[in-house]
Amino acid sequence: MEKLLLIDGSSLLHRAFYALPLLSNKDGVFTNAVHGFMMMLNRLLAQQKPDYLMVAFDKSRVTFRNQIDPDYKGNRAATPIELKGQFELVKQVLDAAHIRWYEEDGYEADDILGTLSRLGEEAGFSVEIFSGDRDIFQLINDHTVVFMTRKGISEIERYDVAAIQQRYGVMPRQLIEIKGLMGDSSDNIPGVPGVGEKTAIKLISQYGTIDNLYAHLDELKGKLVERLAENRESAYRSRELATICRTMDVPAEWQQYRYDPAADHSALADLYRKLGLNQLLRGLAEQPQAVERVRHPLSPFDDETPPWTECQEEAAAENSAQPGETAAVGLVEILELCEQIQRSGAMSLYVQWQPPAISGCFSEIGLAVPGGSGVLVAPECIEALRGVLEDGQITKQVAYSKELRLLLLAHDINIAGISDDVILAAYLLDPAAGSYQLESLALQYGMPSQHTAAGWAQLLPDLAAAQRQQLAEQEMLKLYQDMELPLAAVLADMEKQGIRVEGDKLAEMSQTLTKAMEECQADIYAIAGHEFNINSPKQLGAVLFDELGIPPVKKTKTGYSTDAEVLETLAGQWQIAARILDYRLVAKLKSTYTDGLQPLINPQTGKIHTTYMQTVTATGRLSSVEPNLQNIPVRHELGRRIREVFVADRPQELLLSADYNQIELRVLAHISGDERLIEAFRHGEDIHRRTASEVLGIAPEDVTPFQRRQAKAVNFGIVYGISDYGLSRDLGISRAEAADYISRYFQRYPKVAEYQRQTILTARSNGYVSTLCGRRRYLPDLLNRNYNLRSLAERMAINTPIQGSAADIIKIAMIGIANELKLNSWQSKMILQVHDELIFNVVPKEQQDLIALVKDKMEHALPLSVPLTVDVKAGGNWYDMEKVK
DNA sequence: AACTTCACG
DNA sequence: ACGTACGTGAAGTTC
Repeated sequence: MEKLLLIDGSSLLHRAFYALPLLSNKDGVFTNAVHGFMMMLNRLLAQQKPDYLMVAFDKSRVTFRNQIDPDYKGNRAATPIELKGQFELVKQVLDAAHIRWYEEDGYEADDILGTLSRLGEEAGFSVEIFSGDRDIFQLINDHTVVFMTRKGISEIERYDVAAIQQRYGVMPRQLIEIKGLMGDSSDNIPGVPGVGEKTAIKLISQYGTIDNLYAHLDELKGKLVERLAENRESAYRSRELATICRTMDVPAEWQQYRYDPAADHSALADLYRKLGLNQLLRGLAEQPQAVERVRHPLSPFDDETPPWTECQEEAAAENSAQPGETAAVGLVEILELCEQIQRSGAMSLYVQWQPPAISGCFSEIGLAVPGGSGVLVAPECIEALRGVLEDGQITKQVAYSKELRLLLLAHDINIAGISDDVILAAYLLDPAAGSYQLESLALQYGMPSQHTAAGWAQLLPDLAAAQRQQLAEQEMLKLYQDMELPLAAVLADMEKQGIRVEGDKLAEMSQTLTKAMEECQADIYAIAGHEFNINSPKQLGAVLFDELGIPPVKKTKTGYSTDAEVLETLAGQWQIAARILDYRLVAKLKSTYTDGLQPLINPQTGKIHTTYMQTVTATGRLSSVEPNLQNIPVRHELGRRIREVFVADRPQELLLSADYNQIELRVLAHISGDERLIEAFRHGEDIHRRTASEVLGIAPEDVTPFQRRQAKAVNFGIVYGISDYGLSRDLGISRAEAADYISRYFQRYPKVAEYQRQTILTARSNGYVSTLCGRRRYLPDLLNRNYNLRSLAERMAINTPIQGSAADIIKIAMIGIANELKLNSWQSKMILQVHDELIFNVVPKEQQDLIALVKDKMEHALPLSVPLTVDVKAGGNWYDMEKVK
């Protein structure tokens, strides 16, 4: 098949201009953008070897879109003069290189590409588009792919239908529907106010189009409906603005666009020489050019990993360009397959879904019987699999088990018997890796990458076996089978349960905060003498330190620091600093919480369903996203009020919170074995008071609140891998005083000092540290010659066993509690985890039993040399909680 | 995408 | 002579 390569000259020249330093040749002509553009183009040409080639440019600022909306791209800054000239230059270069380019009044480069790609598809070409602008993604289909610059211009990523689906959860052509809803501030496309990317994607993946969304508006609830209804016209107009025109009158004279790598380049060489583009000139001499690889957005490869061979690359491109090529099997085959699964007692499955998993939307499900080849089952046949999926005797090897469970729960299928989750296994084997994807795992274990759900399903047993081998060697099998795997199911159930949130109250709070914010704003502007963007640290720094002449306290990489610490030191003397602190507090609460949480209330359930991330932290903790329910304000009263909107599911019911008391210090006492620390906890003492008393050599009852506060900071510091500098900064004392405090601490708690020393030594020789349950974290930087990196690794070595063991403990407790709640069909539910705290929704009649259960499971999760104690509070909402029993 | 700031344990 | 507390996620600005 012949290949047509279309280039968005305007967007790529812009990209190149901003990515490269502004350099001019000896004549003072700016050439950086031309240089970058041609380097990128040459790289892609060498790689893709197109048969036809064409570069499109924007002609004028005014296009047909300005007739639809005069404001379209109205906020675009003027093109810098240094770049303007390079547009002419690059066209000359293209002419000299015998590369055709095209522009037309009233249209953007996108429209030319849209039209030519359509014509190319109709002519039977394989079309490739190279651009730096994501708007072009809407043109992707089975015949057309997009290459996009990444990280400035140093890398090129390939996007096909599958990549778009994976990234956005919709078909490429639906991206215009999404843009219609969310708008685009950089192009001045309004969209629907209050609808961001997340909401837009959710709505479009559910309803397909804006038309269909409006036809089903009655199915949605809350503020969203109002916003959509009020801005219907804007949504349609925005979609029109975002839609690339594919029906221009562009000549499809393919032979004129033919690309000939062997063409005469003497004119081009002359021009390069004249412009001083020596690198490009040298490139012309070196024929043929080296083939470089393209980075697939889903590919695990980074710069250090070996490149794909051309053969693999092409195979991947071939397959992913035609998703769904593997035909789904029919019902008869599924039933046969189920029989085979029953006989063998095992299966593997891989599902491709659209987030959030809780909504139950998936596009493909791949199945395999051990040793057999994978098959594709269509989503509508899922019911036929219920029997085998719910049969706990049939072991299942999967990836992303939490999401799989949620997905199936949405179809009322309760999956059981998951024996392996290759993602969880990969996390345990290297929790600091950052991300875990099947592609990278396959590569890591020397297995072929797959392009279909069926292919992955078939590969999973081999992958799981290899990982099990390693987990066994590293003594982490128990952690895997008895902790992370069961926990995934527990988390799925918690996410599905969700927590009820009063949206109206949240909206009310937003209004109050808006008023408070405006008051602060007015004061700040009055003092400053003019308006400016308080949210911009840069503008704020200019006002405070340049205009008002306030002495700067500290600097950041990019300018003056304006963080809370700085503002607090200034607040005594400068009223504006105090008011900015007020403003910051209120603005934070509004943007992140009262405004930010509202769109995350699920209209169907009226609850917020967070997503727990089980494979993110390097220590073994969980994290929580969309929203993060692990950082709801609590330390300051005003913020704490946000918790009022988190309520029990039904009237009469209560929220119950159970939190570990000083779990990290208790873990430290246990693993260090320090007798004095252990004794303190065994006697149930106030640990910070005790520390102050020990270090200062005074009686516990004589410790002042100030001394206790200092001791508390020291205790925290110990857990983090203290430094005198850090402590001095935190306490506002001199470094010498801090050093003295620390040395006294270590004299009174010698085994703690010994633990820190020994941990670093052992870690240095092992290469890793471990938690109480054997969870590992590799710390190669312990041997780094860079002092900073080495010191950081040493602090991680000290902190990780403590933080990680505490994480192990609460995970054990969660599994124990969840098992009991499920086994005896309790009506009360576990709904949240906040590192050392569990939140439950409790029905009144179960309250006493639940408290007993929770305390027991949490306090006895792991036997330590010190007691673990748990405090329990309960109330109608997350703010009004009182201690119970 | 990087940076700054700030919310939590 | 280094230059510094551990672990996260989200919002906003700037380039």
